Formats: sequence, C-alpha cells, structure tokens
Amino acid sequence: MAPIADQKDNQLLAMLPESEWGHWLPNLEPVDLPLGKVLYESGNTLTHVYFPTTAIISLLYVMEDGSSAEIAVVGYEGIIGISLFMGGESTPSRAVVQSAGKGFQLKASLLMQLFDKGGPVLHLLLRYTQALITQMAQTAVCNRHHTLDQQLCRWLLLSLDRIRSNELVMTQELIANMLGVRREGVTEAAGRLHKAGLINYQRGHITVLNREELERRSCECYAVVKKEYDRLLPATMAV
Amino acid sequence: MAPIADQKDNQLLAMLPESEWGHWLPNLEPVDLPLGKVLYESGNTLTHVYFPTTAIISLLYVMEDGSSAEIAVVGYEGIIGISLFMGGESTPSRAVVQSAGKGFQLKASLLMQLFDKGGPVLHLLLRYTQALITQMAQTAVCNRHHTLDQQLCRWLLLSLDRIRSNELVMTQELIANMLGVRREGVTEAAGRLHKAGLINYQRGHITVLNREELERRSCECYAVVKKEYDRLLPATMAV
DNA sequence: TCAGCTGTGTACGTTACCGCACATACCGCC
DNA sequence: GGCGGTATGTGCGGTAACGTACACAGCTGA
Repeated sequence: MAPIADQKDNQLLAMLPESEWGHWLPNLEPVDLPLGKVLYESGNTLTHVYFPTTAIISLLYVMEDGSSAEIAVVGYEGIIGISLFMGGESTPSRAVVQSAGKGFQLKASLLMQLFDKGGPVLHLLLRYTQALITQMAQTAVCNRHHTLDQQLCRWLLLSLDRIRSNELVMTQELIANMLGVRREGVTEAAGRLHKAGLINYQRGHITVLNREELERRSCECYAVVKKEYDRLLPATMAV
Repeated sequence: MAPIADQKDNQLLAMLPESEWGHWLPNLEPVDLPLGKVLYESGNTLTHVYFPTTAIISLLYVMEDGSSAEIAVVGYEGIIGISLFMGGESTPSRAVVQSAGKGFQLKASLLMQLFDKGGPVLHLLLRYTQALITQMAQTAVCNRHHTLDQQLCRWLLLSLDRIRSNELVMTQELIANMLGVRREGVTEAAGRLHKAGLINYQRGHITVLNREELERRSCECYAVVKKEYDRLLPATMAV
C-alpha cells in the first residue's frame, strides 16, 4: 500500500541525493496546511521550514493600512523559509496557506546543519532561491505594466503549476487579496475568461478548461518564470 | 597620499574579514562604470562580478515591447552578479549603469572559488542577497499600491543612499524608464516636489534639499527596505 | 423551509496614469 | 551669438482600475 504522504511529492526533497536521504527522512514531520494558516509572520524568527506537497503558500507583504500584495507563490516545487539559510532568520513578509493541503516540516536547526555542510544541498537550495527571486522580480514587472486580465491568467497558471492540477479551491476575494486588487475587478476579469470558455467556477472552485488559450492571454511574465524554474530545477536534475 | 580608488569604498568588500583580504585584493581590478554600460545581459553567462563604489547600477527587466521596469538598485553597498554564486549563472534581467562612477571587478571563477570555501564570505554574500530580495519584493508591492509621487520619493531616497550623496546626475527620462512610467509623469511629480521645496533640479541634476520631508512623503516601502539592509548588513558588522 | 451568511454580479462616479502633441528652456558648440 | 539637440513643461482626451453601494444566488444549518 502506498504511503499516505510521500516526502518525494515535494520536488526539492525528491532532488536530494541518495546519500542525504538518511539524514532527512526521519526528521521530516508531515503537517496539515489548512487554509489561512500562517507559516511565518513578518519579522519573526523561523522555527521550522516547510516543504509543501499539495498546498499552495503565498508570500505576501501586508501594508500598514492592512492591504496586501503577493510577492511570490510556492508549492510542491519549493520550500518555505529561505531567510533561514540566507542568514537573515526573518523577513518583512508573511507566508500564508492559500490553498489547503499537506506538506512536511523540518526543524530550523536541523536544516541549518544540513545546509552548512555545503555541497549539493546548499547548491540545490540556492538554485531554488534564485528561481524564487525571478518570480519576485517578475511580479514587480507585472504589477507595473500588465492589465488585471493578464495578471489573473498569469496567477492562475502559476498557482495551478504549483499543485499539478486544473482546479483551484479559492474565492475571488482571496485572489483579489493576492493580486492586490479589488474583488470586483477579479469578478469582471474572471467573467471574461468564463465567457470565453477558458475557465469554469462556482463558489470558490475554479477549473481551467483551456490552458493554451490562458497562456496566450497571459503576459510574458508567466513564461519567463516557468522557463527559469525549469532551467534551474529540472525535474530530472541529478544533484 | 590617499589611493585613487579604495576597495573598502564598497561596503561588502569592507566587511570581509582580515584573513580574506589577501586573496581578494590582488584580483580586484578597478573599472570605470560609465552611464549606460551594461554589466550583464538577460540570459548571458557572467564573466565578472562587480563591486560598485561610486556608481549606481539598476537591475531591470526589459519587456518584449521594449518597455522596462526596475527590479532593484545597487550601489556601494552591494555586488552585481548574485546569480553566479546562487548557481544559475544568468538571470532574465539586465544590469545597467544608471549613474556613472567607479567600482571593482572580479573574475567569476575567482569569486566562485572564494564563495565555495564557505564560511564568512558565503554568509556575507547570502545575507546581502536576502537584503536584495527584500528590495525586489518591496518593489513589487510599491508598483501595485503606491502613487507615482510616493514611488518617486522612494526611488530618490534609495538611489541616494546607494551613493551616499544628495545629488543625482540623472534625467527625468531615465527615472521614468526605471520606474516604468511616462516621462511626463515624472516631470509632474518632480514639479510638485520642487514646488514644495524638497528638491532642486536642472537638466539632469537632481538635488535633495529636505530629506526628512521626502521620507515622510514616501511610502512605507523605503523604510522597510532601509531597515532590512541595516539589519542584515550593519556597517560595523564583524564577519 | 426559511434565515443567514458567504460568494458573485452589476452599476456609477472618480482618479491616476497613459498616449500624444507641442511649447519652451537650457546648454554646448561651431 | 546663433543653432541644434536635449531636457523639461503643459494640455487634452482616453481608459483601467478604484471606492462604494447594493442586488442576487447558492450553500448550510436551525
């Protein structure tokens, strides 16, 4: 019988060299990641890092007036808590579960031990971080130049890529918070995509029907980010 | 007599531990960084990294249609070419000199040798990278939520911090390219700051007269970024 | 079965910024 | 000392997204 949860459902964990596996496996604790759970708070020191398998986590900045904007989105391909091994221990952003699912957690101190040994683990985590940086940079570009319609397409594609699925459990209100726009704006943009037959949705469930057309309507930002993730973290990568 | 150029004018170099100094100094070549010089191009493998001392370098993404947006700005406090030690060798962005000045360059292969030894050099560079990440993230937030007036204030402050000066040699056209807005928009915003007595400018020279008020008019993004740089890279840091 | 909550749809005036066009001002240079 | 190029100033119609208000629709549980 297959295990309830497999550590290799997280791509970074799956990329670890065989020789590392023994050090990691006993210390990876499965965790439930329910909608809204805050994995780390702005300015707080991290106690754990997280490796999502089926959840989507948003890194976002919450402004003084309470409005927010997403900086990046992380799923099975990544890790939550890069500031730990980058040496800052905290960041001004917050990590929140945007789509419920599962994952694994690892004690911060253990991750640091494994990271500080250098070698393949260090290089893998840094390559991942560079991919994440690209996503952040492209978010900045996209926020500046592209229409809400384009951004919604990009966001849907990026998010779905991170759970390997066609369906997203997410309200328009939440999407609006992520994109940093009005909920009504998302309703209108989603309505246009629906009318064009690209997506379906009812009460918090969005399904993509036509991925190709969605990519076509998206801005170049999606392709730039996807290409960079594929380049830096090829699924078949031998670490 | 003081040296024409001092390697310790770059803050990262200045933070290197004494023991490292011998390995670095003979390999740091002084370079001129004239306005418009491209230090690396999107997708190209880096041959050198750069440590600015008096120049300002913009990391920007150039879109398919030719318009651009700044992702981050780097000066004497940093290094150009993080993708090298992050392991990607290239990035989808471009690095361009926005304010002429000087700096030092180091061969990519040498930097990698020094980085791969691990220890304080590695940790210093990673901490710097985290500060840079914060700047990028905040750029995304700022692009989404803040007015051009606020963004101009933020941008002036960030840029001036990076050359330790009150005067910037830069046309409004260039600033517009960086912010990803129309030149006319910058003219209007700058006009308002001028009218309020906060800045002076004529033909490509901008002088800040009232820094406090400029900070007050800026959005919170400037303070967030500054605080994070100060936290991660304190000038008095013992590496 | 109906009440109540959450999620979605629609409308309307407002605003910040855009694109374009053109006027003016400054500076270096022959 | 006038000329040409670059930098800045201004005006005007257009538009994407905003803030606000409210209607409706679907699920859930008393």
